[in-house]
Amino acid sequence: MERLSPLVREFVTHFGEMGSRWGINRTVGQIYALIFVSAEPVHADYLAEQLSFSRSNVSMGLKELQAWRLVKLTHFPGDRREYFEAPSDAWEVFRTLAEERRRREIEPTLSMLRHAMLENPRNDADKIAQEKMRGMYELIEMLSKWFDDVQQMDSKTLMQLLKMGAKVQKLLALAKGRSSGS
Amino acid sequence: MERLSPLVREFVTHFGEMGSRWGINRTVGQIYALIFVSAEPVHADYLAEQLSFSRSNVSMGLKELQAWRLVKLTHFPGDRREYFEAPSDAWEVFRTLAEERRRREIEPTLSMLRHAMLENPRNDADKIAQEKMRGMYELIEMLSKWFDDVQQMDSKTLMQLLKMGAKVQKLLALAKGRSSGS
DNA sequence: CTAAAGTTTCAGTATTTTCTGAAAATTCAG
DNA sequence: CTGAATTTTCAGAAAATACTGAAACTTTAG
Repeated sequence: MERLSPLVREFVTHFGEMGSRWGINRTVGQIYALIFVSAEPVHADYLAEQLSFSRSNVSMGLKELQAWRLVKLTHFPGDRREYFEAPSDAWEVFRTLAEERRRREIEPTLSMLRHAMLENPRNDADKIAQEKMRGMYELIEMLSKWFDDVQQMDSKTLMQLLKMGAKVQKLLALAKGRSSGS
Repeated sequence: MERLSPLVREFVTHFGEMGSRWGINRTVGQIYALIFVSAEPVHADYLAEQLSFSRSNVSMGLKELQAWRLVKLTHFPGDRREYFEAPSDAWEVFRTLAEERRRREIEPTLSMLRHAMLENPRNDADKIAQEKMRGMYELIEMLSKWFDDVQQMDSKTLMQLLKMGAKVQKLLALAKGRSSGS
């Protein structure tokens, strides 16, 4: 079987390293990277061979990637094996990642903070701690809500928004001036 | 020495767990959390005792937190020990975190992708891979630039922007309609 | 139903990461 | 300079995580 080109190999390796900085492990990062750059859906044995991982390791990695909704299963007629592919639209990938992290990390944190804010402070230290938690809660919730909104937008609008960058400030100032009257 | 209240303990524990989902380990997460909620700067022995970590573990954790620029060193007159504190403004923390992750993860990735895009594709598979990498590169760079812009804004403007959420779309449509004529 | 093809599970091993205690280094008051 | 207070380093122990091979399981063609 054809070996990976240096180009692909470097990409895959980098994502392995990056993966291990996030919660995702090296194997999973590499598997994802290889699926991502492949022209066609690939099957598990191909991944195992190209990356020199055991078949079972690949199986587990794929399961994790499916849990993250980063890869999708397909079949080819007359072939019983499962093939995997990843959306090549980087935006879509980004959204999926953001949604999952939100669900897994942000929501539990918000919930913990909400709970903490309801508890009775036992002393001054607790009161101060609670105040800080409130600040954190408010920021996270605000970012979270904002992200909800942004996620509804179509890619085109979003792109515009990003491209504007800081210029949106002027627009904002303008709108404000208008609504509050001069 | 006074033990931590349940309120603080829960917060600290949660950040320990969360830390280990990110690259940061449990110990470091807990140390940070405890510094964050403390009313006053705290010293390493206090952290070691309250969290039941060895003194050396705390020392390493603090070093890492300093590398992340998440905690700051202070001294009290007549006390040789080092005290640590964390900004309580959640926004500031968020920015610091974003900057550091950018430097450590985003920049190297961009650099790898740039390099990959310059390489000579050896076959069709490489061409397709390169195209996908380009898509990823462009997205990351755009987000990155946008973030630069946003980071320049003062908290107040930023807050406004966030609070607007999707409403900014209307503004955008408005501005566009105006600039491109009706 | 059977058996071949393919996938998943899991117990045990290997590897990596975290954590500790002891020793070394640093800082500074006297 | 001396030595007490404090912090840091680091080798190795402990713990956590990742990985494998073998066996179990699932699916489907015939």
